[in-house]
Parts: sequence; C-alpha cells; structure tokens
Amino acid sequence: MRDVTTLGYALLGLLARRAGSGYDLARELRRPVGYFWQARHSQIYPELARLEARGLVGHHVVEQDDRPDKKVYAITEAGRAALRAWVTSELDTPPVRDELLLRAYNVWLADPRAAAALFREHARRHEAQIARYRELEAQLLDPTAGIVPPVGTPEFAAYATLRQGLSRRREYAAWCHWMAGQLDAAAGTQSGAADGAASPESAGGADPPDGGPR
Amino acid sequence: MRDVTTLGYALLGLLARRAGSGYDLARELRRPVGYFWQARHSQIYPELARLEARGLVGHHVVEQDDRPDKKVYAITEAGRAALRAWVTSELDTPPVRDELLLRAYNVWLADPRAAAALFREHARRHEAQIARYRELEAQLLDPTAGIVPPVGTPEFAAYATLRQGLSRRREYAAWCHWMAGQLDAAAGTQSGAADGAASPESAGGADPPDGGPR
DNA sequence: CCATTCATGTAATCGGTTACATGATTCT
DNA sequence: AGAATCATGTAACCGATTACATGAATGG
Repeated sequence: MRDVTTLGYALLGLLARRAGSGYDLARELRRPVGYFWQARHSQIYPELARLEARGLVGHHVVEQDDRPDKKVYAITEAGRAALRAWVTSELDTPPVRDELLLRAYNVWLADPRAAAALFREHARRHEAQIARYRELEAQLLDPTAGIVPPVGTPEFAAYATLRQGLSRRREYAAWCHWMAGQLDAAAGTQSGAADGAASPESAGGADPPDGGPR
Repeated sequence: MRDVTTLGYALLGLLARRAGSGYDLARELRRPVGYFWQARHSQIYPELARLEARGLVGHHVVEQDDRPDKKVYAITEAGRAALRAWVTSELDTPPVRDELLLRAYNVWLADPRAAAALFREHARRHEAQIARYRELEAQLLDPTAGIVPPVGTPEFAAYATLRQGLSRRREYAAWCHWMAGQLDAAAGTQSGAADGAASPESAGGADPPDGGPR
C-alpha cells in the first residue's frame, strides 16, 4: 500500500470543501483549481477508488431519474487528517520545464520579427488570464470590499492562489514584452523605425506602456 | 515517422552551439539549461539516435585511451533548419501544475505556524537560486559591463532566459513571504505581534518594486 | 578504500493524456 | 438534427524518472 499521490491530495482538498461526484471533481479540476492543478476524468475515477480503499473518502449512490445515477464522495476523518498533515509536509522544489524559455534559448537562430510576434502572443495570453483572475477576485473580495479573508477559511486559501496567479502572469507577460521589444529593436536595425517602446534601455525591464496587445 | 519531441529540439539547440557527446548534453541539461529544461541520460541517448535517424544530427567516434571512447554529435544543416523553424512555430501555453499552490489552496486546514515555515523555506530556496543566477549573469555580462548582448548571438539568448529566471524567482519568493506573513500574523492572533512585513495591502497584488533584473 | 567523473546503453515503472465505450436529457 | 451536459468507467500510449548494467581513471 503506497503513498497517496499529489492528485489524491488534490481530490481530498476539493472534498474537504464540499462532497461531490467524480464528475464534479473533474469540473473543478478544469475551471478554478485547474489554474494550478489539472486532471481528466480518466485519472480521477481510479484515484477516487484508491482513496476509498485506504479509507480516506467514502461514497454513497444518489439515484436520479432524469439524469444518470451518481456516486457522491465525502472525505472521512482519516482523510482530513492526512490532508492536513500533507499541507505542511516537506516538498521538493520541482524543476522548471518551460518550452517558451527553451525557444528563447534558441531565439538567436530565428527570424526576430516572427519571434517577437510569438512572445507578444504569449504576453497577450497571460494578460487574458489576468482578466479571468480579476473576475474571480471580484467574486471573492466583493462582500468584504477588498479585505483579505481570514486565514483559516477556504476563502483565504482561494485568494492566496489567485494572488499568486496574478503576480506570476504579470511577471511573465512583462518578460514577454521585454523579449518582443528587444527582438523588434534588433529587426529594425538603425532604419527609420523610431521604435519608441523597443529601446533596449537599462535592464530595468519597463513594459511598453501601450494599451496592451489586442 | 513522427514529429521531433521537445527534448529533441532541446538537444538540437545545444548542438547548434557546440558539438558534443550524449554525456556532454546530459551535463548541460543539468546545470545551465537545466534551469528550464531537464533530461537524464537514459532519455538522451535514445533521442540522439532518433534525431540521427531523421538526419538532423550526425556523429563520429572519438577514441580516447585514458577515458572511454565517445560519440561526438553535431547538428546538420537540416537540423539547424528544423530548429530555426521550431523556435517561432505555434506553442500552446501549458497549464500550471504547482504543488505548492495546491498546498496553499488547502492551507486553511493546516497549522499556520508550520505552514508559514514551509513558505519561508521555499522563499529561501528561490532566493538561493537567484544567487546562482546572479553568478551566471556576472559571467555573461562581465566583459561588456552590463550591456545586453546583441540579439542574434547565443549570449543574448542565454541572458534572456536568465533574466526570466531572476524575475520569476523574485516574484515567487515575494509571494511566499506574503503567505508566511499572513500565516504568522494569524497564528499570533491579536497578541503583541505587530507583524511588520505582513501588511495585506490592497488586493492589487503589486509586485515588489525592486530594481528589476540586472 | 570509496566516491566521483567519464562514457553508453536497456528495462521497469509512473503520472498523465488521448482514445474507446455507453447512454439519457437538454439546449440551440 | 447536432452539440453540450451529465455520468462512469477502461485501454493504449507517451514522456520522464528510477533502476539495472558495465567498466576504466582519478581524487580524497
């Protein structure tokens, strides 16, 4: 009987908030929690069975007549204890594995214009994601008017991950813009292109203050 | 005959800079390039064979008497062309998969003191990595005294990835410190703990206004 | 003496994605 | 009529890690 996998803890974490079916969990591992951990239903159903075999979750069948019956899973006391212990247990920092950085490492071979377009496109995507985070943030902080929820509530934990997403994406988008600026500046070598935003500048990494790629 | 894998392009990227053995590539995929892409030798040797089968690299055996013989691989013209095209080709933004964020999402269940220690530890690790980046940076920018190398040189590309590493780690460390501050403040509820560094701030999530990567 | 470096491979295992499989209800 | 949602599973495949395998030279 081996250790619980990270996915197992992800499922326990969702079930600690509210009970639900495998289908429910699959949905949550797409939309809000999917911003930092994902899984398909093909991985979730067997994992739930394994958690149940270890007594960390239980289920009962809910019969429905207009829809298929479903198994509603709930976390057990043992599951809650295992989850609580896992949160503060040791964790290796995983290596970064980022294909866009690998592209950047080989960008000296590429057409600067095309490369600039690639990095601008990725900046745009991160900015789009930031907009989605902002919507979630509004929902989380709305009633309390900008006050961070108390530690010890699920709302605080959700806000904390959201905050990381926001700053992570901002940082990444800024770097993408810096890359695009460097590449475009090099592409328009000393020609008439006055390229206001693309000056290499000191390493301060100022974003082009435009309205954002769109 | 399928597409070249990302690892294949990683190897091509290294061989585009200098020829080397599988062993050499394995070393590079630990230390400098390993900061954004890794592979073990068990993955590298078969991949080199596949690249050779497609004519993207070639090799010749170098016999040594004090050491084992080695196969020195070099990129071909076809390989260089494939690499160049790949750099600017379309790229899906991969989902984030971050176990520390998953822990944060469940931190409401945990002991705040222990959790704060976990996040401080991770902040410390990122800061240690920043120090390593700084050393590399000094090597890269040393002769040119702080001037960014020209786009189109391998040095620019290396600097670009390093710059991302720096700002990424800074951002992550700052968030870890914010988490730790929140958790410690909650742990020392209304007691004398004036928690200097832990002010929640507006929800805007402003990045630390540091001097920027340099 | 033992660990590390150099050097190249194969095999087993694991986590995750894609595809296969089935089937009712509701929405466009 | 076709797509999407609800609902639960299995099988095949793929990328990556760990372990197995061998062996000489150097350094502490």
